[in-house]
Order: sequence, then C-alpha cells, then structure tokens
Amino acid sequence: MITKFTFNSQYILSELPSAERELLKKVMDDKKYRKNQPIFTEGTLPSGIFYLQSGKVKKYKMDNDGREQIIYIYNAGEFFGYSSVLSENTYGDTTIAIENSVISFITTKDFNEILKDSSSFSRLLLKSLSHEFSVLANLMAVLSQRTVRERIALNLLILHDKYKVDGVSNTYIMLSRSDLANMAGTVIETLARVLHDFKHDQLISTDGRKIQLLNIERLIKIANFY
Amino acid sequence: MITKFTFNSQYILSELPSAERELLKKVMDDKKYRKNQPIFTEGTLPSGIFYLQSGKVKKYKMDNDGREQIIYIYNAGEFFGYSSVLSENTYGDTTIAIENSVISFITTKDFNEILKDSSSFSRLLLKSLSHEFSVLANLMAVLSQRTVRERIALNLLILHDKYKVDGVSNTYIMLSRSDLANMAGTVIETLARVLHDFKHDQLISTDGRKIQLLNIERLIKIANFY
DNA sequence: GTTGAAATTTGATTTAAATCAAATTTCAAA
DNA sequence: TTTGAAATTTGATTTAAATCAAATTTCAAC
Repeated sequence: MITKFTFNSQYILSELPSAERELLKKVMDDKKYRKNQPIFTEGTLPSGIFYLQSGKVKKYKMDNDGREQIIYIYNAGEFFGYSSVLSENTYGDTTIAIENSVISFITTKDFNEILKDSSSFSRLLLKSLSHEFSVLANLMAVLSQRTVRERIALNLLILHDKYKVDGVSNTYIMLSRSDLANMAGTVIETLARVLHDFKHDQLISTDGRKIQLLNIERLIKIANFY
Repeated sequence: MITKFTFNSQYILSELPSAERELLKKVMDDKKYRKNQPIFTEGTLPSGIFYLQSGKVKKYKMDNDGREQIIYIYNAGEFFGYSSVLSENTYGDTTIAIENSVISFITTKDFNEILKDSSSFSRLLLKSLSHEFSVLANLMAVLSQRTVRERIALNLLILHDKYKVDGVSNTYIMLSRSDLANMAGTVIETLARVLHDFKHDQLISTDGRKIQLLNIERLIKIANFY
C-alpha cells in the first residue's frame, strides 16, 4: 500500500551487475551537506545526478506566490536529480537537505557514459522512473480529491515508513510542521489542529517536534486507503 | 510554458532510427475504439503498450468514493500505457477513449524485444518518461496550491493546445464539463460558475459544449504562470 | 543553565468552494 | 423533426479550510 507513495530506486544499485556498480561507485564524489543546505535549484542546468548515502532530502516546487509544494522526501539509498539529466532540461524542482546528509555526485558525462554502455542500467532506470511516475499520479489524485485530514493521515504513514530504522522498535518522525504541511498541501495552522485531534484520539503522540504513530490501523482507515 | 504540462512522446517515433521504427510499426496492431470505450483498467496486468493514431484518450484514477481525477489527456501521436509495462506492475490508472479513436497495440513481448536490442529506443523512452515525470510534478503543485479559478484557466490553455488543428484558425475545446472539472480537480457546478464568469469577461465563448478561447493573454495571467 | 528568535499552537473570523436542489439546455436516437 | 434522458446551468446554503491575530513552546547559541 505505502509502496504506491514511495520511490524505490534503491534497487538500482543492488540489482546492477557488479561491473557497472563498481564503475558507478568509482565516479561517485561524496560531499557533506548541512541541514537546510540546497543541492540544486529549479531552473538551473543539471550538472549531474545524485545518490543519497545518508540523511534526508526534500524535493519541492515554489510557486509565484511563494507557496511551496513538497513533491517528495528522499531517504538514504535513493538516486535523485536524474530525470532532468535524462530529459535534457533544467531542473524542474529544488532540492535541499533537511538533515545533515552525505550525498554522492555523478557528473552528467560519467552518468551518460555508463548509461550508453549498460543496457541493465538503462533498464533499471526505466523501471524506477516508471514507478516514480505512478507515485506522482497517486499523489496527484490524493492532493486534489482528499480532505486535509485524510492527506495528513496518509503523509504521516508515508513518513513513518521513511523514518523507520532497522532494529529500532520506536519510530519518530522528525520533520518541521511547515514541511509536513507543505507535503499535505495545507497550512501550518490547519496541520497543527489536525495533529491536535489525532493526539486527542490517541492516534499519535508528540514530544516537541517529534511525532510517533500510536495507531497505524486507524490512521490507514482515516487516510481512506486499503 | 504549456510544455511544462504536456507530454511529448510524439518524438519517439520520429527520432527513432528507421530500422527500429519499421520494426515497431510492423508489430503494431490497429484497433478502433468508440467514444467512452475503455482501453485498460487500473489494477489489471499490462499486456502491452499503446500508440494513439487518432482521437483522444483520458487517463484517470478513481478513488474509493468514486471521485475521478484525470491525470492526462492523450492526443494523436502519443504512446501510453508503457510505464506499467516497464515498472512490471499492474496498470496504475484507467484509460478510456473520449472520442472515436484508432489505437495501435504492441504486445509486451514485442515491446520488450525491440527495447532489448535498441539503445536508441530505451534512450528515447527514458527521455520521454523523465519529461512526463516533470509534468506530473508540475500538475501536482498546481492542484495543491492554486485556486479553482487558476486551475480552470490553466486547463483551458492546456486543452486549447490539444484541440488545436494545423491550418485551422479557430480552436474549439470539445470535452464534457465533467471531464473538465475532473482535470481541474473541482466539481461540475463550480466549473460552470467559473466558465460563466470567463464568458462574462469575454475570455471565452461557448457554443453548446464547445469552448473557444478569446483572450489567451489574460487567461495566462489568471492562470498565474509566466 | 539562560535567553530570545523562530516555530508551533490556539482562538476568532472569513472565504472559497462544495453540496443540495431545481430549472434549463443539449443532442442523439427514434 | 420530435422527444426525453443526460448534461449543464443557476440558486441557496453549508462547510472545510484558509487567514488573521496572539499566546505559548521549542531549542540552539551563548
């Protein structure tokens, strides 16, 4: 269910034949990004693609009136920025690190060279991109047709999945209210009110900014998805 | 500007090396679809990909409560249904012909065989898919952040482009109010009211269901895009 | 630990858009 | 050409969510 709303480019690296994987790893250039540091900006020409080693990155679009819509939040192990390189266009959105992150960079040249010689790589990219397309279609339908309450419940479930850590039983969503509102396509005040209700109904608990989901079953019901 | 909201897979066929193009054409199986005839349905396994020779096709998602969100309207010359084949998933949406249409079908087997042997084809698909991804991201931001009035103005501009015919000076949008509402993410009554206002302001004129744009400049301003 | 700016929450009010209801128009089949 | 069901428009009302405003909390730098 949640896979309808999460990218899965993680498998690209693992399913790539080891020769190509090594090639790719060799041309990766790692760089540390601090929280709130931009990675690339909408409208600029792509210089390469990115691979998130650790941390979290948000991809968003800003409109004329300064309203921000978060398109996606990337988690460790995901590639990003590659669709602009492939479509030979300027970046269609802006990405910034929302946690301290380590990000590998692969230049357009290196990327294209590996791609040219590797049908497995292009096949995996096609597969990944196709899935990402369907994720956006799903998000589109949700944003336009669901109530704020439903959208917030759904986004909490999506985030729970992203903030889950292997071997750790409790999951804490650590994201600003403003980012959460911009994911759900609402404003901070409305978000605060809905979270208040969810807390009152014991669906979630909060500790400062941290959110923990207490009743996933019921949140799924509220999100109105099966 | 409007290219931010329109797919462009038309170039796949024209840019494909002639050998591959002929191969593709050879395995295409043409079929006529009547208005309102379904092509494929969300949740079913993809059996192949489609190429719209003539007519128009809508792609949409229906939610639990029967609310429909139109993801895209395809025009002659576009490929569709290929992302589900590539992601090896069931179709993520439903498509039906909204006009009498002629649609070519290519089986998954034929498609994969050509794809396997043609790096140009996979390269073109990657390019096209990447662009389509950015279109959905743009639509997502519009649906969640813009007013109904802005969304309707934008969709009229998008449709104007789709219904334009070479060498014919007047363009008439011929789409049901319900489809137009479901593109803009609103209800029929609200759509009717906004169209009424646009007519009053001489931005559009209508003749039965047909809509003609009279003042594109001002509609662009209302849509709030540059 | 203290401090203060930024982030979040809570309260009051407005507003855009949905809903419910009914009248009118369209257009394809007879 | 007529006919009637479906589609569209118009009217009245409700409602979900945004906005405006102010109080409170958080948390990082000192």
